[in-house]
Amino acid sequence: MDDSVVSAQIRAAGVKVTPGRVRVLVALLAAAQPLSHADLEALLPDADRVTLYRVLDSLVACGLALKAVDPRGVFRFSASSTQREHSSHIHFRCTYCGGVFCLKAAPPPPPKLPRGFRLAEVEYDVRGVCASCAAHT
Amino acid sequence: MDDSVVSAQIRAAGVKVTPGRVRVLVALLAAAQPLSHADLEALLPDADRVTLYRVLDSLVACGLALKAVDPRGVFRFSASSTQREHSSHIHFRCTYCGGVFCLKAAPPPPPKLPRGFRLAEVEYDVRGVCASCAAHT
DNA sequence: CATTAAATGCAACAATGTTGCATTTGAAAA
DNA sequence: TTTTCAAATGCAACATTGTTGCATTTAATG
Repeated sequence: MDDSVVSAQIRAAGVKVTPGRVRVLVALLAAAQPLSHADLEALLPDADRVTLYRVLDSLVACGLALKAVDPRGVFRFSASSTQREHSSHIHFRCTYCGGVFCLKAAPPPPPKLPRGFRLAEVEYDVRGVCASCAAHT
Repeated sequence: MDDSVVSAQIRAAGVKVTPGRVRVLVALLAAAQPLSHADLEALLPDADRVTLYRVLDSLVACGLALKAVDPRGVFRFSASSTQREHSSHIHFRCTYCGGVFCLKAAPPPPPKLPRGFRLAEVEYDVRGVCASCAAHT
């Protein structure tokens, strides 16, 4: 995704266009899965830690990004426009290298819930060892 | 729940019966909602912080407690009935109260993996708002 | 260009969770 | 009952994740 397009999206969202916001949103748009603060720090080594938290919060506040907790209790961020692409995947997480792989198979249909329960999201995570890590051990 | 009953449950789970485990499990059984580490520290002021983490982990490891992440990214623990087997259930996690509910439905079969990938475990988590939290809001 | 509210960078702090290690203890064996 | 030892504990230190205060810089507007 082009920087100028991303800048326009940020401007359209009603907040200032800053280099930090552009770089973070570009990274989120390019990411295959939601990124943690630590992921983004690694991708953008020059960014200030606190500014990064604030940039992420501002993107969430203006609707350009989504914030969720992962099973480890860490916040992960995704660009709003890419969220839908990954809601219909199964993710395979390699417990050795930490990599996340999108499997082709469609996730199973959501189960029936007891009366009064409201469904928000379904997560189907498969864990194990990926092919390259399996080959190394 | 009586201490001696709780002690028996702990013994039956195959781990040592210690005062810490008994007190923590009694607290979890008496709690209306899943408790965070901070909640338990407040309930058991004499307990050592690190020991409390380890007691909770051991109860989870032997199946007596369930561990979930609340919307703030904090782990919450709840007592799980010793009769119930948790490996073949779908879990519903309430994003409001942090509660974990076991659904009756059987989990879906594991998907096909790319060549070389090794499957370790499958997690099928459904998130949303439980009936009592939905009623309150 | 001048103005100003918003954004940034830095330091310090707070909350949550983990690791290493010496000591104590539950419970099984003698 | 006493002995024994792996498991559990208590303590200190550390790690990770996220927040707050404040002085400085900057994006957008007139």
